[in-house]
Amino acid sequence: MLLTAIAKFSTVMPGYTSRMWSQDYKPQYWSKYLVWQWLKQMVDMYQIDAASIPFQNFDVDGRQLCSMTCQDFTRAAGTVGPILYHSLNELKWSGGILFLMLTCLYFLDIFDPSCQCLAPVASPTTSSPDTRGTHLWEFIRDILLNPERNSGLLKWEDRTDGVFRFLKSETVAQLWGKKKNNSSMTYEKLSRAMRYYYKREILEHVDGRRLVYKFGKNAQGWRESEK
DNA sequence: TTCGGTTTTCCTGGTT
DNA sequence: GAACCAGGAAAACCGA
Repeated sequence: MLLTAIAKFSTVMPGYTSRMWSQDYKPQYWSKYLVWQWLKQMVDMYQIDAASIPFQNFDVDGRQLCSMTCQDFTRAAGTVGPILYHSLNELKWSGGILFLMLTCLYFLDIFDPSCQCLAPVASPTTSSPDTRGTHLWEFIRDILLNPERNSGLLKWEDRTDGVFRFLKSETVAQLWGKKKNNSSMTYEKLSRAMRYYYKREILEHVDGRRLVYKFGKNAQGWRESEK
């Protein structure tokens, strides 16, 4: 079953597993993206309230993550810090194989292998209640945070201020629709949902610029590491 | 079952 | 005229 999952995963994410089989599966060699994947899995596995974890505190690669002490984890994630710390240590001892297994199963649950564009686009977060759920703004954020996978869908205009622009608005809308099993999604509808975020200060209004949005103070996890 | 949060759908009107 | 923006209203959906 697991081997089947890994095999399928390899077809879905060519190149990805091969890298992992080499050395990337060891926590010390994780990219920032893999660190995020691991965090999401921890949230799922331990049913942690994702809102309680400031994800921006984990904008680090595997080497930096492994150098963090239990105290560092507590500072970064509060009461769940020790859980994360001990879980990471287990992975260090297992050489990360466990993470590879979980990742394969996790991706299989999320991605439709028939989807060519397959955009791990949005490694969806698991913080919200919908199916494998991500909110729209998180979906957008995750595309922006994975530029190697976004195929020019969105672009940072001002990375520091969180200003970004849609390059392929209809394509993003279709991907969002695919994620929500809604084939009739359009940019018109997606943008309406985006505008609702102004009120909640997840997004801020950008004056006079088409297709340009800005993350607001209630949007988390998009900032670059201060390091 | 109800309720609240979120998203979708449709709409009108304005702007670029 | 097309594409986009703004926002009201109502419905749908989902988890608690």
